[in-house]
Amino acid sequence: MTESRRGRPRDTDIDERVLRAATAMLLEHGYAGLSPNEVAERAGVAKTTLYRRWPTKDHLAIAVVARLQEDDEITDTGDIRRDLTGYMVKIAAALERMRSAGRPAGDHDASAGVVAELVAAGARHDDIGRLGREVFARRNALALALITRARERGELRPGLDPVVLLDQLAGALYYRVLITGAPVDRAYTERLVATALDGARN
Amino acid sequence: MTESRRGRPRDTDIDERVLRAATAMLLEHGYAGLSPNEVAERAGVAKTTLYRRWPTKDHLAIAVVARLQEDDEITDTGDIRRDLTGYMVKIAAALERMRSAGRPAGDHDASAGVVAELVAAGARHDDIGRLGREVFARRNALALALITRARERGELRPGLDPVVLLDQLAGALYYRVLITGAPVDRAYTERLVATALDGARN
Amino acid sequence: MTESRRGRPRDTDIDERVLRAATAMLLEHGYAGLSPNEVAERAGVAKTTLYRRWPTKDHLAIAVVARLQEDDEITDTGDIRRDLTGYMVKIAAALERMRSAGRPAGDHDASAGVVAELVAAGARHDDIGRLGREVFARRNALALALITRARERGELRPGLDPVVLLDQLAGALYYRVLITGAPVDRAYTERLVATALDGARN
Amino acid sequence: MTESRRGRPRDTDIDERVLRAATAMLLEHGYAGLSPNEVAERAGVAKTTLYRRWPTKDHLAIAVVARLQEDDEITDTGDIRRDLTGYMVKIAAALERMRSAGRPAGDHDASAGVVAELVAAGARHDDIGRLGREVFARRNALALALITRARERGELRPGLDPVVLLDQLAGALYYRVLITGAPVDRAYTERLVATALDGARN
DNA sequence: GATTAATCGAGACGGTACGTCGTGTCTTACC
DNA sequence: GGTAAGACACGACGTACCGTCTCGATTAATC
Repeated sequence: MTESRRGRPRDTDIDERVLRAATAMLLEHGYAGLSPNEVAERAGVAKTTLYRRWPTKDHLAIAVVARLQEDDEITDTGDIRRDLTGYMVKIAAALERMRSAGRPAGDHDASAGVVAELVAAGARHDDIGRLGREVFARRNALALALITRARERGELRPGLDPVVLLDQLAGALYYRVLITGAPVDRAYTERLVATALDGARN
Repeated sequence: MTESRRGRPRDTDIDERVLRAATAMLLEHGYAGLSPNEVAERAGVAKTTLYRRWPTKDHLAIAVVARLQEDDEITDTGDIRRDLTGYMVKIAAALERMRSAGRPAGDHDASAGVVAELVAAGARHDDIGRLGREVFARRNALALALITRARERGELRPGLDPVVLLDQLAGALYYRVLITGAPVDRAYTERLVATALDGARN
Repeated sequence: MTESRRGRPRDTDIDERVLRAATAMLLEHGYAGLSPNEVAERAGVAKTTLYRRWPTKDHLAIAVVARLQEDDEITDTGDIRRDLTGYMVKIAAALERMRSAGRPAGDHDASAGVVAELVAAGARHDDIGRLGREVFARRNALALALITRARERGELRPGLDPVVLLDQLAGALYYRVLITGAPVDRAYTERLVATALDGARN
Repeated sequence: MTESRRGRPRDTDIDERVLRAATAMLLEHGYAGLSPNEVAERAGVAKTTLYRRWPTKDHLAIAVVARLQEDDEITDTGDIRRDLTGYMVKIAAALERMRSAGRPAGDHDASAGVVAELVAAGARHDDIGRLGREVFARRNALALALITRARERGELRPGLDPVVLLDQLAGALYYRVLITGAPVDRAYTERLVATALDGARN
């Protein structure tokens, strides 16, 4: 099955070095400050090598953030409010991390460059868009299952559409970060979940 | 009060011509297809003149969409659900308009490039970010007032936070367009408002 | 004869102010540093006014240097060597003055920008070229007459072509300043005249 | 000795194509008509590539004329007058070639734009100035050696300064082309050399 | 062990959009 | 009609950035 490769095998260490350098640049200097040229130089790698793995700056950027979010998980304690709050807090934290990228410390009350650029990247390249949507779909599937289970055990009203609920919750966070620039701290997140669940309860 | 200007006054017709050309290019060919150079040429205007008013391609793009949304208004019929639905439909329509920008007809089930690029522009330039947030703040202020009035006349429960409600509604739309790529048609919009108001009723 | 002008007469003080400012800029920052825009501002004059008198930056520059050389005169003492030396020294001095324009002090061993730019200006605009050649022709006419008189009174050999002699002398100075960058100090000038006259004597 | 280069080597053919295109434009349309942009296009080369080799339009122009003069050589027949005349004729021819650049045919009795612009370029950029002076120094070294040899074998008087003689000859040509606009045809050149040697003979 | 195929390093090359710079003209109001 | 102020036109220039291509040198698998 695994086609036997010929020729020199890829140096697996390179991925690590490149992504580390790219992550640093992206978080420190924002999307515009992420230069494949410079990433290659800092990682001690040829541009050819870099582009063989990530055919585009956009792809590289996506790879960076994908790796950053790998560890996000969803827990199911049986208390829907608590579980959703936990999930939202993780999302909010991730957003906050990128919101301040490329900005002087403390200047994160503005809006979020990197996230927007990544979304734009998804629009520029079909594969990135697909990949991004898949990532979110996979992550959200867990949350949707969570909601569905809560509904089935009677915590939520029967007619509730889990997708709409999730849109409301996650959407509010993204909306604040991307559009209005309002904070998405823990207090807000809890109030948000509480409000949404008020009408969702059975 | 009206400071008497000296020197040749700005030709107000130029704004019109430039923005018209820019709007066409932005909606037809997307953000990458918006070229200040070509806009100037099509508008019959010197590049210098264009850059005097919009110092950056980003500024020009923002001016375009700002003008596109000028006419969006909010009506207050006394029926909060109807009014909010109307508002959301308008937002959804605007998003849909930009989502398909620069894409072959029918290919709008992908995600939204222009919107994301504009958000990114807001992150690249402080003044654009401020301006964008002001526009949204002004527009949302009307919606917030609407919600507040509905709450005062007893349509909504007393403890409801209008901001959170609005975040949930508008956020869901942006979230679907920008992140998940799900449709934001009328049916969804109505379901969204209904769901959100379920828990908000008195 | 003098056509009776109508309207507001030109402010003669303006010529003075503008040329003074232009001279300063030209000598301090070289030809590229002479900006009509800035000259107008420094002279407290509108650009319109400036361009009404000097239709081009080139014309303005020429006017500046023409004024600088107004006082160059030729003396006829009866000693052809002495007179020619005097003339050449004046030319050399003028060249040295412009050679150092726009350069840090002491850095005049390079070549001469302003002179070259003025020559180029003469090539760009026919009128400037004509005017320049006339100025040189007028000045040289005096020198040629000087040589002719010396030849007639037997100081120089009969077959000598005054034009060729003058070309050799003035040419050598310009050649050094413009092309080779060699110095044109008094010692060189004297040696030059002596050498040229060696073969010109009767 | 030959340092082993790494990376993709420069395409030597590009210099050829670019310089050929630039030469054509410079000689046909003068200095203002030499557009790096268009040169790149005509040579089928990216602007980046062009600017990597000639960082400025001035540098490109200098490279063009430097190549034009590469083939100028000096012959030593033992007859100093003949040799110097030959050299001067070559210089005059080169000057005449550039004098008519960018002007309608027959309109070359004006003055010389390109030469002046090149001199100006030498003043704008130190490296160009140095390079230009080196080129002239190298070429003149041969002529100076010629003169020295003639002096040593008794054709010229012992006290003659070769540099001064060369200044007189070459200077006269440049002076006429750049300043007075007088012709530098063969007849004049011969008369010039004859006159200068009159006083230089032993 | 020789060959082969793919990777890596280095840097030139292509393409193109962007914004700047500089001159000179034009349009106001004012004198 | 001259003057002040500043917008406007025109166009060249150079830069920045991304991504491709071309070398030579390496490395591992295969014959």
